[in-house]
Amino acid sequence: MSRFDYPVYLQLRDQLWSWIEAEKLSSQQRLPSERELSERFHTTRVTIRQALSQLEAEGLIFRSNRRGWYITPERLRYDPSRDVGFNRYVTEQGFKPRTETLFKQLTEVSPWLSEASGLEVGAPVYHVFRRRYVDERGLLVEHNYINPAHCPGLLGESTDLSIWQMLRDKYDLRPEHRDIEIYPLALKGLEADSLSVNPGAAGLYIQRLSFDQRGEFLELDREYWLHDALKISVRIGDRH
Amino acid sequence: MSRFDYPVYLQLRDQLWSWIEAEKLSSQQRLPSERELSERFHTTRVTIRQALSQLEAEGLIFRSNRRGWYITPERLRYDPSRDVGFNRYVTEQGFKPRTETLFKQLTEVSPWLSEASGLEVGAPVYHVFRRRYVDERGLLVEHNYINPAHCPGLLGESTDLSIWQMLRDKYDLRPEHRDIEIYPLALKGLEADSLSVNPGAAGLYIQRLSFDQRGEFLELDREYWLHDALKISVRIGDRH
DNA sequence: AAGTGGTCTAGACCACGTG
DNA sequence: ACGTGGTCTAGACCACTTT
Repeated sequence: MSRFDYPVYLQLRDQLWSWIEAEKLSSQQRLPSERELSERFHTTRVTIRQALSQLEAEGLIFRSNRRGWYITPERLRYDPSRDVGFNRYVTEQGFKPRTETLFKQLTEVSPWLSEASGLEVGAPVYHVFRRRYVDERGLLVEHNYINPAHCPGLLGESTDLSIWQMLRDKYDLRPEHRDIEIYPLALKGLEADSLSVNPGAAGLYIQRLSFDQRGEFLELDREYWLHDALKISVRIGDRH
Repeated sequence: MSRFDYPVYLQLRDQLWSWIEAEKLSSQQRLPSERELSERFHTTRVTIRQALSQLEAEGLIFRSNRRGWYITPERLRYDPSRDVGFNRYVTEQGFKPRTETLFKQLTEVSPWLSEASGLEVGAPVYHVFRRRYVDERGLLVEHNYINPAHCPGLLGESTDLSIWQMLRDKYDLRPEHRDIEIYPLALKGLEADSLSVNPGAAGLYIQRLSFDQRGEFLELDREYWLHDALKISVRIGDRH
């Protein structure tokens, strides 16, 4: 219960944050270099980094690649149960969205995708890999696996906007029910690289498995978010 | 794209995990000491700790206090939209649940609680603080704030089981709709201490704000989970 | 009492991003 | 080319847990 030893790195955390507030550093602004900070606070780089990591874990600052430390913007509110597209709800909250398609291809159903979707292994499936930005900070990457049976020619369309909207407007496809999975994980490999974070950076995984009006597999969505980027907000019940 | 430098700590991560699999270490088993590992793998404690932290971030191992590193058990599946109590769904998945009430008291509605619940600041409210275990590992702590208007004498009851079940069976109260919030955060202070983790340990925050059949505030639930402890799983739609 | 993990120092070299 | 963050070494002391 007692906290006799309040370690240096936690004291530094407090000093750092006070300093940041005093300086009125705002969203996406860069902190001084680690060497400069370690001098200013009379300690080692290792210890300053521990303090910075603490603030990072709390979601107050973030780092980008080898570029430095920055102030974390406000979390984006997100309701994975709604059909509203990314661009729309980001705009609604007063931010600027952007989507980048990193690749899209027609590929074959893998064993794990088969198990989730019910499609046969080796059957054709669209695979789209995209990165989404809010105010020019990349917040998530997402893999979309789409059943081509119901939306031939999808890859010919632009995928820089809402795939949902396209499925609804062009193909009259709407999800009837969905299985959603959410859990924290460490970002690694392709996902970590694409988001310019170190392997091991904390992330949040959101998977949405959607079936259409006839109960057939429509789409599987696998999203990898930065841990400090979003706040999931859902209302349950209240269906009139 | 290229990965010319595959850092030592990531190589160690791989070696460590291979070693763990070869040794067939199972859930909740302890790893050798850091000094022993750093000798075995011909490196420093600092670097071994970096490798261990990587595995921790990935949810493969966890640490407890100053006691050592352990193999992480399988994630618990959890559906925050259902009314099923903790004890029941833990048992359903073949684990052993336990709940410990750390304190319970009648207190006054604070400003932030007032904003969430609609109760007036200073009005009476029950506050229960509990810790929940699965297979004797503490996975979460939870604050319950309950409207005493509808369930007088609640604090006299045992709170080591499901509060939901009690509200339903003894007071005929069931949630009509709920606002749920979920986001990753760092565990700190009381929550970190109660779960025997360091300040800054990755966690998942789940908040459930429930209103009863008449639309009145019933209960606010604030849960702090270990990041590696759960997998949220929800089905949306499909209501027949 | 012994051993553990938690913290901290004072250096160093490297790969990478930015000018 | 320079400065940055990322990584790594070889120590040390302390608080705490366990024996």
